[in-house]
Amino acid sequence: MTPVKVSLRSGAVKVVTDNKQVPNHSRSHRARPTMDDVAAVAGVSRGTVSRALNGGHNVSGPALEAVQRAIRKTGYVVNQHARSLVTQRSDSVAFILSEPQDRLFEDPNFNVLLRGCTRALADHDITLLLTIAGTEEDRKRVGRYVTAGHVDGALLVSDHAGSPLLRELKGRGLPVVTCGRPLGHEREISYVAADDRDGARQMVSYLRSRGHRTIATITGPLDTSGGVDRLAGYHDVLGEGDRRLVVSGDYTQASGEAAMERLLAQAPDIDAVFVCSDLMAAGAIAALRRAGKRVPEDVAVGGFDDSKVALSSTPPLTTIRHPLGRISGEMVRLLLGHIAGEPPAAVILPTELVVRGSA
Amino acid sequence: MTPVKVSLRSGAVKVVTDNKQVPNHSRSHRARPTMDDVAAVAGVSRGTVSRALNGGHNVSGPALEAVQRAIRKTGYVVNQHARSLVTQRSDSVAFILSEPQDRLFEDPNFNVLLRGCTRALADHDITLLLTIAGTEEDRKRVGRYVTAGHVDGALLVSDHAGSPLLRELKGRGLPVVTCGRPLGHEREISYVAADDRDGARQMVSYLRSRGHRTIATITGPLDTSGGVDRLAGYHDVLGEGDRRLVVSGDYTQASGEAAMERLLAQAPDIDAVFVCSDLMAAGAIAALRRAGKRVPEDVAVGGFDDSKVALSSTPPLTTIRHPLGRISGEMVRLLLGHIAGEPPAAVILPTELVVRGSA
DNA sequence: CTGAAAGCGCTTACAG
DNA sequence: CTGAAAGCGCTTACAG
Repeated sequence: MTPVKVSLRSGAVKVVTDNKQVPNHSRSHRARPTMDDVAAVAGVSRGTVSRALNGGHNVSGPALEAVQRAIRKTGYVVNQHARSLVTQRSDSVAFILSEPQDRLFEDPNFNVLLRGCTRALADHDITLLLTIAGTEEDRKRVGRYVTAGHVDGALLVSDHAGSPLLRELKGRGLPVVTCGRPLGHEREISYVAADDRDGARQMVSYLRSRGHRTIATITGPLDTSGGVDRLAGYHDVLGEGDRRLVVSGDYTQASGEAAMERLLAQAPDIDAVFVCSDLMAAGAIAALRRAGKRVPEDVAVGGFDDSKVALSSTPPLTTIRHPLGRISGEMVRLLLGHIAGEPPAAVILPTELVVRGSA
Repeated sequence: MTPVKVSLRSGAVKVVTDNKQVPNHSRSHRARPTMDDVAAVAGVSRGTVSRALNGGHNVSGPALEAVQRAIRKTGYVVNQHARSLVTQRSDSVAFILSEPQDRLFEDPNFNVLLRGCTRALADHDITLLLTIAGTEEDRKRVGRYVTAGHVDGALLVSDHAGSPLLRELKGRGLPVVTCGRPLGHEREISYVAADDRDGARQMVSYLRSRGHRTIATITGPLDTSGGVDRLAGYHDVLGEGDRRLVVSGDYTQASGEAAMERLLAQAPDIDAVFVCSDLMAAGAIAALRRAGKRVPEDVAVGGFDDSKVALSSTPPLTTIRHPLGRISGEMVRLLLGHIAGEPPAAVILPTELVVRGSA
């Protein structure tokens, strides 16, 4: 480690230690040790260090130990870019939220899904990158980013039909799994979804069984599978002579409130409403209350999601539970399989009626 | 494009097209075109393609056009790993939330901050990676990730004193900017903070000016700068003979509720309380209401943040506004400067009293 | 303005 | 079990 002065052709002087140039600190980063540094300290070749790092196969006990000591001593951390360049893998996947950012924070489903995916990926030592693509411009940036090799695959949440993002990812050959049916791409893209249609059937059947006759529905956006499938379930149950009252919201509380007001104006005699998310149901209840209606005595309200809001709402919501934990687990499983070369698949998970006070 | 068979020494036969190996599709990805493909199509060298991509300096008009055409034709996207390996830059920064994930979704401050940073970075074509490091294990993983060269710097939000994460990032020489004073590291780490102490002073002075005598406070966690600085402001204003009533929360609504209950048990004659976040203030109001106290008639409540909750609360909160938009802008500015080699700096932004109904 | 060449820091057959 | 060498896909002095 004796510093040695070496004069360069230009006349400048650099200080050299052990035949290696002293790192310059101009970029304010301390120069990072490389695998060669580790190899030198450990007294083995770079290849052995690499093997020690990647599972330790074909490395003798003493060599392994020497490498580990050298890593500790030098503070070595692998350079992911170099590794990825040769492995063609980045060991990270994108969680793409194709929604305005506010939705992320308002909708409790995303929270649960995000946590579930992070955890499932962590088991495989894969990092999750959260990307929010609310605007068209964001979606372009995200498209460029994920196709530049930054990630091995993408979990796409809440994409709307016709969005160019899905098409682009697919076109680039990036493994993708969507949450919810990818409308119009069901055959080429893997997805995991709750059985929305059946859940809706369960709820509307339940409302009828309680004697309600004029059952309205507040749907989600009709360019998402949750929107269309739950609406389909509603129609499945209603008969020939039944009045159909349909208004759409966008899953936010405010939209539920507005939708309920419109329904009330359309048909003041409504005695039940199936609302396609708990958050919108909370909004609907607020609107009903303002209109002087009691819940559930005058109007029964059924929600969807069985999220936190269902419990904190007054009265607590009768709702449909979908297994978000399992959904995230299956999404990760499918994506990793896809990355490993397996063909696409769809997973549909059952939903369940939860009866509480609102209906 | 005529395929040519070439026999190799080993006796195996590879099919070669135009002297380039045919990509194999085993990984289920379509093989990505490289810069060499673009160069071949454009009829220029790889260096010229690279220059065309990076600002277009020293590239003739016709060459530039040829390259652009070739890029469109081949669908070329740069391989970030290869680029980063030579530039030593990744053009992305981490937004590290050192909090349990739930906080992200409950606290509206994070939302605003995240959006502000994303936007400010987008102007520089830098991607923001959201990383949530709630548990010790997460923090380790994140530490490894960001120091593996994945990002050029980190925005650290809500780190608690003594957390090893900050130390590790700093030790690795990674440029870091924290939101709020990094307790114990003020001199080495750049940070942006609201003037919490002065904000607290403004609020407590206001409460006194309204004639309140027994003023309690509900603080944030005392291992964060927001926690200690706002408490210091409270003490600054109170005089020798004043009673000091201090209980700590963790910024969640539930903790505010519990803290208020404890205060009420301690001193039933409280006539004002300065709560160090709007969310906790909403909790405090719920507790007061349950105890039969009117707000602000019996007990005046002052919040902090001027977040959404301040408006949706009943009554709307008198609170302290801090300029989150400017905070995120300054954080990004400082971080980019740091990455470019500038020394650390601290930015303190003024706060402002907003009077509404709760006090 | 342009091309040939070196090199960024790794992994992985290959030969021993 | 181990080392030497090729190569992943770029950028950037360097010489022309």
